[in-house]
Amino acid sequence: MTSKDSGDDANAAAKASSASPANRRAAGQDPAKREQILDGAERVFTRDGFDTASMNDITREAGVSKSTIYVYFADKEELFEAALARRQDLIFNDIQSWLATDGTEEDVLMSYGCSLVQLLCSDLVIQAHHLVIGVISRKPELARMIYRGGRERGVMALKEYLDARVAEGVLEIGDTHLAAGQFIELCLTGTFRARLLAYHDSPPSEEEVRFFVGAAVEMFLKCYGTEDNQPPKPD
Amino acid sequence: MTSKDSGDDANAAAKASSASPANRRAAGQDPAKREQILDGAERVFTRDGFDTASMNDITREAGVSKSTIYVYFADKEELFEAALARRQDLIFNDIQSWLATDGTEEDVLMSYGCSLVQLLCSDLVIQAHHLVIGVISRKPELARMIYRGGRERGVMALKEYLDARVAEGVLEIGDTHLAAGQFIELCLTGTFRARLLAYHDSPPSEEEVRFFVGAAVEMFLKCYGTEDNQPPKPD
DNA sequence: TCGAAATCGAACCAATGAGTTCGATTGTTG
DNA sequence: CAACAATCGAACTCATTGGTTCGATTTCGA
Repeated sequence: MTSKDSGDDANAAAKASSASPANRRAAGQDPAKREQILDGAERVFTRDGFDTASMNDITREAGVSKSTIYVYFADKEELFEAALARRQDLIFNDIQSWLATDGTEEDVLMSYGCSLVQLLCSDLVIQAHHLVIGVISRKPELARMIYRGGRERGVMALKEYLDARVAEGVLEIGDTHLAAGQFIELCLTGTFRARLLAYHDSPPSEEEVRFFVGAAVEMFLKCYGTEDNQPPKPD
Repeated sequence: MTSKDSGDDANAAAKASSASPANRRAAGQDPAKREQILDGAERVFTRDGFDTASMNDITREAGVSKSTIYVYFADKEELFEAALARRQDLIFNDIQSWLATDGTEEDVLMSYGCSLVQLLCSDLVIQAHHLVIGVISRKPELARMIYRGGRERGVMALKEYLDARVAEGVLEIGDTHLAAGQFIELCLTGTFRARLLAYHDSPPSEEEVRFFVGAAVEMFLKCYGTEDNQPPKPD
């Protein structure tokens, strides 16, 4: 056993799942228990990575007996992927809602970009990246999933916005899908990589984000804008 | 305690005498054998990652007996770090030499940026990233080392170039160190992340690189250039 | 209150893998 | 050739871990 583990029996509280509206009976899967298991698994996995994480630790951390875990999940891999999928949902679900549609193009892009960078540099997302990269040789599709999962949604929403602006004539873009992708990548300049490689151990500050996203917006409008929204020329 | 560099007369004599001829006698470390071990280790580690890699595999792959490996390296971790360090040297050693100093600023930045992106998206570098991220929770300093190792050198060389241009008056930059970092990050837009997450399984094409670096250069000169090297104004 | 289903928990199993031991082998030096 | 050091290689130790088993215990509907 790894003595490092703090004897956190405090998790036993989680057992009191009676709080949930009494579901009649469940066969092998009661959603509350499932969540409980995933909670523990997520904690251990994000702390240790897939290979180093031990099922016994997860057992302890989740406050669920080992046998029960194996009723809910076939093996370690399945548990891992389930935990990861859940986190991915949590992360990427409401991206599109961030794209306000009123305000100048500059404002809209700015606020969208900032939110995006904030999210992608969060602990939640960085940990997920570490996890999938940790098993990338065995399961490259997980990494790809993370890459696309976020991108698709973000790009799609932005693309629609851009399409509308193009129709209005305030932007001139050949391939709006491509342009959306470019913008997002551009926003991540200067923050994401440092975060991913543990060079920064906390998410970027509001100002940093604004600085880099601002640069991205400027470049973007310079490439795709018409005369109106060219450089607003602050000073 | 394994016999390190103790004050053993006989050993010391044998060791010291191996100067000019290719291979005389070696105590616990003969550089050729060491390389051989590192070769095998590197292959196995990059294929399987640190945790999954087995010392027996490395033994086989290197064509060296296990006991010998443990004469050269104390344990798996030491072997891992040695292999990684060697690769890092190999990778980042001649970056500064890439910065040609003749040609317009646009040309110089362009060629430098392209080389940089080409390198950072190469298998060699991507694999190294995967390796260090795979153990990032246990050894964050390795990841940081990779991040800085490349950056420092690249940034430093570029900074010097920028300083010179600023002195000449063709660029206006407050903090040249910062600007150099910005440029490099900017160049990686659109390629590096896709590569790191196995979304692209081969390095970007010449054209792709040129496209993204071109955008970076344009933005950079727009921010820091004087009137002369502003937009080349195609028409 | 009864009984079936779900869960617990602790022992158990098989496999793997890091690191060690030690006698056999090889190659160099004198 | 003889002495010797480095290496080989295969067996071995020991700890860990994924996964299983099974009887004891809890839960909850009827």
